[in-house]
Amino acid sequence: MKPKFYLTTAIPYTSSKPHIGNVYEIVLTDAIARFRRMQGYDVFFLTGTDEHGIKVYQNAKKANLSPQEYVDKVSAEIKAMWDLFGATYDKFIRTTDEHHKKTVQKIFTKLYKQGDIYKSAYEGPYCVPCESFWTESQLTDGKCPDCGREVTRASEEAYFFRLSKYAKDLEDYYESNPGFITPQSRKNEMLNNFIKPGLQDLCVSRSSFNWGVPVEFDKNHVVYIWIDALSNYITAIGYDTENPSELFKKLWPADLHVIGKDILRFHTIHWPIILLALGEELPKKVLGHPWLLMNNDKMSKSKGNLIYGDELISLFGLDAVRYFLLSEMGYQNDGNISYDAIITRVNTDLANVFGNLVSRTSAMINQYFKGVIPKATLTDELAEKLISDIKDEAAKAKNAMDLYYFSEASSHIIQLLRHCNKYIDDTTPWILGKNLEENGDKLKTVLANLTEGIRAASVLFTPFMPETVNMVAKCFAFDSNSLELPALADFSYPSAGKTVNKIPLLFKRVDKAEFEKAQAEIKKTQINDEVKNEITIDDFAKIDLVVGKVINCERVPKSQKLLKLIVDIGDETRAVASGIAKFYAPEDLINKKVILVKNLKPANLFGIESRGMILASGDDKTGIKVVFVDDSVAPGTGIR
RNA sequence: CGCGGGGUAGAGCAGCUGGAAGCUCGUCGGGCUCAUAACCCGGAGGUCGCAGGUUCAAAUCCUGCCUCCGCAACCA
Repeated sequence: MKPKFYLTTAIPYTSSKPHIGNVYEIVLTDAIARFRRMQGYDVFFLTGTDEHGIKVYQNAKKANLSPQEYVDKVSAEIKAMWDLFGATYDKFIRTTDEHHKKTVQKIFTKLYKQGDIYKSAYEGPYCVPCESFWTESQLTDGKCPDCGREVTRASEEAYFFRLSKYAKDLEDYYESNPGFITPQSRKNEMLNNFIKPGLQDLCVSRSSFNWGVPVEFDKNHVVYIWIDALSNYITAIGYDTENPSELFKKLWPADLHVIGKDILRFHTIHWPIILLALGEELPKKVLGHPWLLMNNDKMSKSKGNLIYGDELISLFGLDAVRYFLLSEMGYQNDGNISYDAIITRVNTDLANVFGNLVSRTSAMINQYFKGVIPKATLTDELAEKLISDIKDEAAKAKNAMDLYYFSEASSHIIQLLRHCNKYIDDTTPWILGKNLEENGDKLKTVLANLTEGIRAASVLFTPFMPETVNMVAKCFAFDSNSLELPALADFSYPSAGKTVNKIPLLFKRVDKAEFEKAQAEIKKTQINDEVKNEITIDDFAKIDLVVGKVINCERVPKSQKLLKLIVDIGDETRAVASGIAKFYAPEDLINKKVILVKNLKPANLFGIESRGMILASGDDKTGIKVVFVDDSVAPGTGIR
């Protein structure tokens, strides 16, 4: 019987469309799943969406949808994105699935009954208008970080999980399973920062909102994210507190949880403890991957630097994007994504090295042997060197993939292909081809060996670029057996005697200048589209814009970005915080006239009640420019 | 003394269980013409953030410092 391999991704939160950083995780996990299948494992690959919580509730309200309608929509979007990227998951779980909800209730009840969960009160600063609890550290200047108003002490009934009870067991598990946390360096962080100082009991229920799984025996509460979301890994495969399914018995414990490094803590502390309390085995490995950054900046909506996966696919093609993600991301440091980086990767590795080798090899087989793939009949030093180089790189690539180091693996595969390109130069087939009678066998050997090099690369590229491998396989008539791992770099010439098929350009070189031009065009039309999305004059009239004179301006202490401006708007003066300290010195602004949004809801920033907003243009990268008004206009004048 | 991760060739990174500084891009020069203006070869380019220490030997281990980034806690 095949050994099983159960792996999972984190389940993204259904608050908005997934960006390329989310997509990286599914592609990485998919590549691992494909590789394990090649190794002969019976793989089960789980992914899905996390759909409860207050943010979903609020977003749904904003969108004028019921929470269920909202998560249906977003979850479908995420699933569509996964499909677009060719993810070969076996199940897509949603935390709104009936079985999941029911099982979460049972888990909660079981933990309660055995005394691991107890009822107590959550006490802390509370903002009445916002209906939110905050932690002391979240408060800004002792006030609500959301609305800036005074908070009161309040307490709320809540259920807590006694984590400390299992701390010792967890530590023991770390000790006896050194590979549990990857990267290893994080183990000490968990141990020293959280476990050794003593684990605090975890609040596992909420009563301030109700979009969640109700606590079975106390309907005022819903199960909070930890138990709800983390449990997906077992509920998805049929876990039950009394009668777990056959599938569960077969698959659990998970062999690998792939997650982002930011949630490593929940997966290496909270999740194992939940499992310990349930009396289940612990997952074998948690892989915390680094982040994909955009120009060294974390991707986020507010920064406006999101790159979406579907956009990239339409620009570069699916396999190119998959290859980029897997090859560019190391396992230690955060990776960077930029159009420039993608173009360079695609052009050099895929077009110049791989695509071009396929193209020239198939062209020569056509030209010299009427398309019949030859067999190697001779050997010489060059051939032996090529074969040993290919075997060497192939073995290294395979080992790297076994450890989930896809970036390292990709560089070995490219190296393998470079050896092939060099072999062509060394053997000069175009010279051999001039005298086929004399050198026919030599030339056959050269082309047969090149075909084998391409086959080895194809086997190794399967987890990266399944579509491309298919195309290459069709071209060189590789059958499925010859693309399996045991046939890797075995130089058995399985395609000998078969005919090469025409192959379209595998990867087109992207011209940087042209690409940038096209991008600029797209941006232009997008801006036009936005303009077309028109509003009425009444909508505009809701925004109260007035001219203000900056009468004082200073840096906000301890803040890196904020300036505090005192602005005269005729009938009153206002304090306004503005995130432009990197671009303006206070004296640059004093006595200048600016445009202020007068009726903007006040916000509290670093203890300043900011009442209004100064209009400015640009972003962090290009520099932010404040919109100044002609000095002849009096403060308080409205903008029309 | 908040937590964490970095600082290695112009750019991006690997090496960091100590043993003659490496990869890709770019750049300069040469070769080739089967191929996607591609491919192949060679050159230039580095006080491995700084200062100490351990050692026969340090990018690698230890100590201190400087500096950058993320989060906490700054989108108005």
